[in-house]
This record gives sequence, C-alpha cells and structure tokens, in this order.
Amino acid sequence: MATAARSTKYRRQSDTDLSRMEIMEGAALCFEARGYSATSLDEVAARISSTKGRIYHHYGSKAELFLDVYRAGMMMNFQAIEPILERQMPAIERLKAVLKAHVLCVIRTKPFQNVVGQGVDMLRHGTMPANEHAELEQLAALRDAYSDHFRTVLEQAMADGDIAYANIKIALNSVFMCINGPIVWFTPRKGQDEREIEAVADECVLYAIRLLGYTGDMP
Amino acid sequence: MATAARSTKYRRQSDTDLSRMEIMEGAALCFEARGYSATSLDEVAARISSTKGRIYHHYGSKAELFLDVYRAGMMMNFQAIEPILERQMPAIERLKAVLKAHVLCVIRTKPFQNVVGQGVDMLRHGTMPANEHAELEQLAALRDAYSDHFRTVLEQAMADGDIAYANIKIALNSVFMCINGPIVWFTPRKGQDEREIEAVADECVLYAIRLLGYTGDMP
DNA sequence: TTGACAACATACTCGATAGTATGTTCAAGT
DNA sequence: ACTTGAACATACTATCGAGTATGTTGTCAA
Repeated sequence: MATAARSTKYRRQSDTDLSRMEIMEGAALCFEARGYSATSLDEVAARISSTKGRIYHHYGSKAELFLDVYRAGMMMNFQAIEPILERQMPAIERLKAVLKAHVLCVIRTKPFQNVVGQGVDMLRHGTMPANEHAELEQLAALRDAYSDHFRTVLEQAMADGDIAYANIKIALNSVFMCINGPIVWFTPRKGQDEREIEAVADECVLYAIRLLGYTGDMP
Repeated sequence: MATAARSTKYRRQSDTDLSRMEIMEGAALCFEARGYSATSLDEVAARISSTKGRIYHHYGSKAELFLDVYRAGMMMNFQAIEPILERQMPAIERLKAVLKAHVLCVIRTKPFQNVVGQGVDMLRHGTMPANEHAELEQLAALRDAYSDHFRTVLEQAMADGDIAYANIKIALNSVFMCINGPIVWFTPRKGQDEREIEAVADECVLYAIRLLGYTGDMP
C-alpha cells in the first residue's frame, strides 16, 4: 500500500514535471523572442496549444514561471561543466574543455540561456516584484557560483603561466561576453549538423583563450 | 524680416532640440533600467519631472521616441570613430584606435548604447508595430554600415599579417561582444575619474585584439 | 492688445493582460 | 457506482498604460 501510493505519487510527479517542462520550453521561446514583460501568458499557452488555466495550475504567477525557466537554464549549465571540473589535467586544458562545454550548452539551450541573461539584468536594475525578489537573489547567487568555477580555473592557468590578464573581473567578464555571444548572434540554420555547431563552438573557445593571452594552438 | 523670422525659427528649433534631448536622456535611462516594453511613458516623464503631455507633443508614439534614442546612440558611435578612420597609419594601429574610441564612447553613452542593443534584437525577432518597422530597418542598416567599418579594418590588418581569424563573421561578433561588454557589466563608481575609465577601455581593447591573434603589446 | 501658436499640463478613454473564479474531465482509490 | 482530486479549460474582473482630447500659459508678431 505504501508502495502503491508511492509509485502512484512518482508517476504523478513525473507527469507534472513533464507538463511543467513543456510549459517552460514554450515560455523560454516566448521570453527569448519578445522579452519578459512583452510576453503574455496567453502567448505562452498558445505556443504549446494550451490555455492560461494550465499555466496557473502549475505556477502562481508569471514571475514564478520566469524564475523556474531561469533556474532550469542554470542547471543545464552546471550539468554541462561540473563533470569536467573534476578531471585531472593541466588547468589550461581544463579551461579549454570547460569553455567548450559551456558554448555547446548555450547553443543547444539558447532560449533558456537568454532567459538567464534577462534575469541577470532584471536583478541589476531591481525590476521584479518584491515577493519573488528573494528567489531572484538566490538564483543570482547560483550564477555567481557558476562564474566562480571559471574564475578558479582562470587563476590556476594564470599561476601556471599559460595565460595572462590584468584585472580578473574585466577578463572574466570579457570571456563570458565572448562565450555567451552565440546566445545573441547564433541563428541555427536548416540542416546544420552537429559538426558545424562544434566548429562554431571551437572558434568561440579559440577567441576566448586567445583573449586571455594564450598563444598556443587548439587541438 | 526674413532674417528675423529665420532667427526666431532657429531659436525655437534649438529650444525644441534641447527639450527633445532631455526627453531622450530620460527615456534612455528608463529603457536601460527596465527595458522598452516594461517602461511606461509616465515613468519617463517623471524622471525628467514632467508629464506625458510633453512627450506626446514631441513624439507621435512610444516607438517613435525609442527609435529617436536609437538613432542618437548610433550617431554618437559614428562621430566617435569616423575621424579615426581617415588617419594614415598601419591598419593594426587604426584598429586599436577605433576599438578604443568605441569603448570610450559606449562607456560614456551607456544608456543610449543599451537602447541600440535592444533595437537590434527587436528587429531580429520582429517585435515593433508595422508602421515604425520601416524606420527600424533603416536604423539596422545604419548599424550594419557601422559594423562594416570594423570589418574593413579587420580585413586590412589581416592582409598585413598582424591578426588572424578563421571566420570573419564569428570573429567580428566576438570582437563586438567584447568591446560592447561594458554596456552590460560596467557600473560607474563614485569619484571614478577619466584615468580609470581609460584604463578599463585599454584593457577591453587589449582583450579584443588579442582575441584576433595579435601578440604585440599595447602602447 | 490682441490673436495665434508653441509648449506644455490635466483629464480622460479604451484595449491588453495578469490574475481569479468557476466549470469540466478523467483516472485512481474504495 | 461513487467519491475525490489533479489537471486542465472557460469566463470573468481589475489594473495598468498607450494614446487622445482639452485646458493653460507664455511669447512673439502685427
């Protein structure tokens, strides 16, 4: 009985998560296309051939949905790079690998990453209603933690003498601008296979490490 | 009489331009802080201690005001770099100079540049009502022309063998991401003098040309 | 001085949309 | 069979903000 109840609960939970994910994907596309405040929940619902009722069944407000998309985007990023951080290799190699993993991730999850970006400067300028503001800051902390992973690898590679920068804040910001670039300028074309995407990513990574003073070649 | 009428007209025109500029500055700050669609014209009016009536006296719509800010931002950019393009010097030196002029310009006119950025991806995603859409495309062409100036210098420096890139579209995008970075991450601090700002600009330029494979030092 | 107009301010309208209240369906449990 | 509740859809309300209509003031020309 406990088992039955639990299995039921799990199945239900799974259904719920599936439904929420579908909503989030539609929301991410809409937010990317027109921005948070220009997007109506009716649009989001229409995109997934549904109605606003479904969204409000799963989310308490528009802001709550936005924050869930934000969180999902950050999770995708962490999952992309964390396995690499544990590898035993020279810092410069780990840096290359982590940068490439990040670029591939942002290309593949572009709408979500765009929402992350919107969330970042939403916090910076204090939009967002007061009640959700707490969670927004929590997500910003997540973003900082993510950024710190890169900062650490940068400092190690700098200590090894493989790269050189003046001000780490500016250097890190510039690197992020560079590897997040595809969020802005990349447009997937019809019939673009995995090879081409990887080539784009490689070029972005090359520019990012060159920016840091690296003069070697790419593997 | 004709002279008197013209002088009056000119003075009026000057007053009008002053008033419009004040409105534009308020609008740029608001658009930067909360985005185009989240910004109400009442907010813009309040920021300049005025009312919506004044704005609608000078502009036919919210979109029209936005486009005027966009255009003003682009003009600031052109004025910053055009004198440099005519200088006689090696392409790589002209590249450095033009990059620095751009960075200094975006730092000094940050709110306007932010609006330019919003305008760019407004076109990309087809927001903006149909009637103003024509002018938006006209402004996008301006933006392309601006970008072409950089592309040209890049190609010359490449021909001289001073820099090296694989795909010029990706390289150019990466350079712009880098030198436009301050629009996003730069926050002016109290008592920050011209020297510090120039140091930030120099570092951005350094990263931008390193990104292109330049291995020399900065002057 | 008076008429006219530019440059606003004030006071409205009206459509869009976030949020809510209520209705419907269907699957699972008893 | 009947109940219950999750997962929606439908129908409504309330607010906010773009745009408009009208009022006010100061200035210049005749």
